[in-house]
Amino acid sequence: MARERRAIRRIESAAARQVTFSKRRRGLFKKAEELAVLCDADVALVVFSSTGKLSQFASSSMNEIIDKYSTHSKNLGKSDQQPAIDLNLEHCKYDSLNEQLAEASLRLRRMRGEELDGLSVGELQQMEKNLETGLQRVLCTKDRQFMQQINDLQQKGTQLAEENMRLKNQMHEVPTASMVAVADAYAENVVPDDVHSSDSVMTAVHSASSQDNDDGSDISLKLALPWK
Amino acid sequence: MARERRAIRRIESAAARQVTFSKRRRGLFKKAEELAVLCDADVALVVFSSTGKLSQFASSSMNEIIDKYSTHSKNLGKSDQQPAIDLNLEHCKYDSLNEQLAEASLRLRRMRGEELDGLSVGELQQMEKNLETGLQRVLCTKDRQFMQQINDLQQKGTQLAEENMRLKNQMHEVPTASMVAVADAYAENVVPDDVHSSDSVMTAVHSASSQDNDDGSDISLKLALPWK
DNA sequence: AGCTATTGATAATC
DNA sequence: TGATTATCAATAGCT
Repeated sequence: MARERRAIRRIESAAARQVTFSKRRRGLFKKAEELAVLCDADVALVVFSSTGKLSQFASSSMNEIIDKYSTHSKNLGKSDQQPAIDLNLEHCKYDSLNEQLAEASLRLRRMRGEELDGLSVGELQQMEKNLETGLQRVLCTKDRQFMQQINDLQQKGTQLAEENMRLKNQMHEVPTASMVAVADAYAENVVPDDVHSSDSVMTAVHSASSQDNDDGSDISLKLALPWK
Repeated sequence: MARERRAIRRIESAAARQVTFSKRRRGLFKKAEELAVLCDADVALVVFSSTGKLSQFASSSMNEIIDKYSTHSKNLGKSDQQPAIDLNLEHCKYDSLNEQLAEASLRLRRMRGEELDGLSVGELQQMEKNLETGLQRVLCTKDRQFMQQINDLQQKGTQLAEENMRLKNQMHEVPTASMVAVADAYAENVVPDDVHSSDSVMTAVHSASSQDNDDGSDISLKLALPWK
């Protein structure tokens, strides 16, 4: 429904995903409300974004609809769920958060290679895939950052070199006898100042690449590849 | 979106309402699923028709999403239920848990290579190190599992071969005339059974190594090393 | 239920 | 985030 059809697959770019999420969420909520009004239906819609943010719509009361839903689904399944939820609601919510946190924490530790022992070969291969993808993306992002820094510094260097040249030319164009003393003073004060500026550029370059003391040489090698 | 715009008001004709309900409900569910897939969102949708019939969609588990909804809406919702002090304490706990959860979630997403843009080069290098460590450990664990599986299967194979041999010997040692018929019957039933067993072992070995179609040969190579 | 003329939603772009 | 626009998708009214 746009310039080009988008395949219904997870959008990889986080930014694009966020934009699409905002637009489509609005559209979905609108349609939900229209269905409720046009057809006199009771509609409840709960959406958690990938960042965990909650949005909701309910044609009447959310709790009422959830109750009604629980009643209906109870007929098909467990018969002792609703009372437990009602009575221990606080406890359940707290437990739920704790569980989610424990789960996330476990996943993080496993991503760092800890507590892998209980996992099946299939789960390990999934993790391997995720880790490789993550690593690739981290490397790409780092490359971009390095390139950006280097570009910035090169630009700055070029600008300073041009300014340097301009100043030298100015000095040559004003070689009047009466100005020689002034020019000398200028040279003694300003030119060293300029040298100092370009010196600080070099320092910046050095500090940028020295941020990775331990494995800098290896990184440089990887960075060099995409430039060829 | 049709021959003529329909005002968003309750459709009086029950028949027309039913038709529109069917069409729009399908559209709404489709959009809900698309949002969930495209944007990696958790979506729950509950619809009761005006006749009371229930339809539902959930990107993961309906109960899970409802739990999550209850937890979230509780934090932002009712503020006048409990004594102030108690509530504040609860609120603090929840806030703290929520923060921890958000932090863990963000780290996990970054480990998968998302939302890296704000990170410094130093942070990216730390992540790279963590990811490489995690990946190495996952690979080691996977290797161990493969070796374990293969050892188990080899042992089983050896045991079966030994049993096979023993059974053959037993047959040779009891060649009594009166037992020939029995031995023949035994051979017809048991030995083919044994052949079938060792066959299934081979199948198991094959399926174990075929679980990693893409890089199986590489893994086998790594697995071979520690055995020398 | 199936078929179009329309309107609505939205992907890409700025 | 919001606005614009070229397209594609959903659907209202019929059959």
